[in-house]
Amino acid sequence: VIADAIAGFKRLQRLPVCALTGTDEHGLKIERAAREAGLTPQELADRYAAEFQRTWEEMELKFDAFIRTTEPRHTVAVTELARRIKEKGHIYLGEYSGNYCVSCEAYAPEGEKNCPDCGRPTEFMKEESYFFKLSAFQERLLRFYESHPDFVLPVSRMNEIVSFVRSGLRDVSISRTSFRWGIPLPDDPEHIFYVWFDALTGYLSGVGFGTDPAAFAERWPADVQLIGKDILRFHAVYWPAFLMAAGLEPPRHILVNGWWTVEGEKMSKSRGNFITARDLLSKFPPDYIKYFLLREIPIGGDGDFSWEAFVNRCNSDLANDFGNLVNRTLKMIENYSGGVIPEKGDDEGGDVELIRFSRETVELYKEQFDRLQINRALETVWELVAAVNRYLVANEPWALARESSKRTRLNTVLFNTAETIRLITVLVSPVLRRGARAVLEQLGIGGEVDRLGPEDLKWGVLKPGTRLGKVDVVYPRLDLDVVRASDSPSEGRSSLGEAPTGEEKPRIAIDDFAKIDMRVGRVISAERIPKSKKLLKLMVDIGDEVRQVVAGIGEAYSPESLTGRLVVLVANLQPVRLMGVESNGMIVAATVGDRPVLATFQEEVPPGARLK
RNA sequence: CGCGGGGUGGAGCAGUCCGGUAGCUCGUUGGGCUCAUAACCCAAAGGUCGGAGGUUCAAAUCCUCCCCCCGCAACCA
Repeated sequence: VIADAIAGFKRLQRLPVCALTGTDEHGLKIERAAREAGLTPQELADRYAAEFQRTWEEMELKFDAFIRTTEPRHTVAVTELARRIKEKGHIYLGEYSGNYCVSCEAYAPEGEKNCPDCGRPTEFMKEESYFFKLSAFQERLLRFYESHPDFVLPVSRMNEIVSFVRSGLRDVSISRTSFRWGIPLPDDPEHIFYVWFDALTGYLSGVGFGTDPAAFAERWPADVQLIGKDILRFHAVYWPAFLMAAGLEPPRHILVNGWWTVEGEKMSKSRGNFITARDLLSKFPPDYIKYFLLREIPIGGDGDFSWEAFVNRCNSDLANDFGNLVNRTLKMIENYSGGVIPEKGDDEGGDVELIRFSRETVELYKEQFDRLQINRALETVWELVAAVNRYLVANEPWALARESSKRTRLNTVLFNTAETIRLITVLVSPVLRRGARAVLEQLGIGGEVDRLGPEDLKWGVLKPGTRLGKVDVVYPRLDLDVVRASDSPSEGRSSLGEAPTGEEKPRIAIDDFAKIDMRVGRVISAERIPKSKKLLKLMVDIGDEVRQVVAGIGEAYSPESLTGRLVVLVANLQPVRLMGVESNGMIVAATVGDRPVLATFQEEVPPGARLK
């Protein structure tokens, strides 16, 4: 949405624009998801790509280029980029080692003893891998940052990156042999390019690198690449280093955006509170959604989506201020001027003031948009909207209409109002495509938003005598109660959170189950482990002995509520130290949302009894 | 002492670097207008600026200590 708004703003000024987006379709996750869905990876990727494209279309986002990493031209680009880097001697064959989860076939992040996906213990593994000599680029990167202090925006993110690079860089692995779904290295096809190397190159392949040198020369380097804060390091460190190594220019800016929360909470599957673009599109026209997203938070920060805030913002700004202004004005032109834009007379003080303010608004808007302060730019436009509403009240055209001697004055006021509305509409057209189209049509000047240009950003373009189109409400008000009633971000899911639709585990033999020693235990004592958020140290009586176990249930249960309680304990797990405390077993609990709920018995059971 | 962000009228925020009438949007209340989408315009009410101490003629702003909230990280055997 941000990229589209920026692109639209540049197009409005008739500047050359190439807005590129795409999908990253290689890697283990797709390979696995496809297998589970009974599809080939390509089929699955096709589905995703179609889904994304449809969403953009419905959102009325206009991209000039779209790259899928499974396209042949992308393979060409990746291969070529790697060739150039290798030619300069920045790639070497080494050994990658780390904690590997066999069942997921993936390495856990450094320091993780357990797989972040399935929670199973990982094994230390080594494999051959090609490495990129990132360590050799530390100084060059730091010099680059110094000479381009606004490379990463906002600056706080730039600082974060500088201090990260200062603390030292290690070479990064760029190939894997543990999966096949990807682009093989040309010189050693056993190796597949690791997803980051592959995906980042999409910025190049999408504009013709290796396939269309003329287009590439024209379009690279990118002026701005938009990312979320979770992938900052790849874009601000690895990416410019890859490019430098290949003798290419880094992008001019990396614009880092924050995350959205919903009603103050993180969006997550387990909370069942995530809202997709499609959820919103099924309820609201794209203008409302885009306006809220762009107006509500400054780029770079985190934002919170709440239905109340959404409805308030849209009603207040789109329906009440702007939409209603358009409607009241055009209705007056219909009633007092026969539905035709009138010829204006001489301007008075208030008129001159309005025109001056309009021009200032255009300048300020451009300035703020250029600084990527889109929320500010919109705010600026709405100050003009308010000024026009005030202008109407000050001049009371409805009163002028009652006296035939005030005819000329009335025409002047109506013209000035209509013209300022036209200007406002042009200003918001990069964001509010649908509304802009509607307003321009109602003004009788055609709704071709894509044809707008810099000449439309001047005051005084509207031609007297223009016949209005059909006047209708542009932005209907939303009703919070209705929205709430149909609000179902978690529609189809239990209010307790998503049921474990998750991965089916493979069938096992009874013997496998018999390996697990589960017993009834009674909690004798429970206390919090210092400095930990959810760990409790429990002493559990399991009949013949008292076990010390550590359980991650401290957020859902207080220590006091646990003493005396019957629990189910897995007694033959390997001991482990958690936050320095030894644990000799595991308390069995269901996971509901992200809360544990302890398993227990309705009838009295003696501690030590075995479960099977 | 893990890293970071934050606590300002009912809600969400700005102001804090560079001390000096506490501002914005929404909401509330009263009024105006009647062209308009219960919309628009005007006005008012409403704040111990998390707490305590200190510096200063003067502190939301500077210093010290404390409390609380939210992310991330470490842990959910």
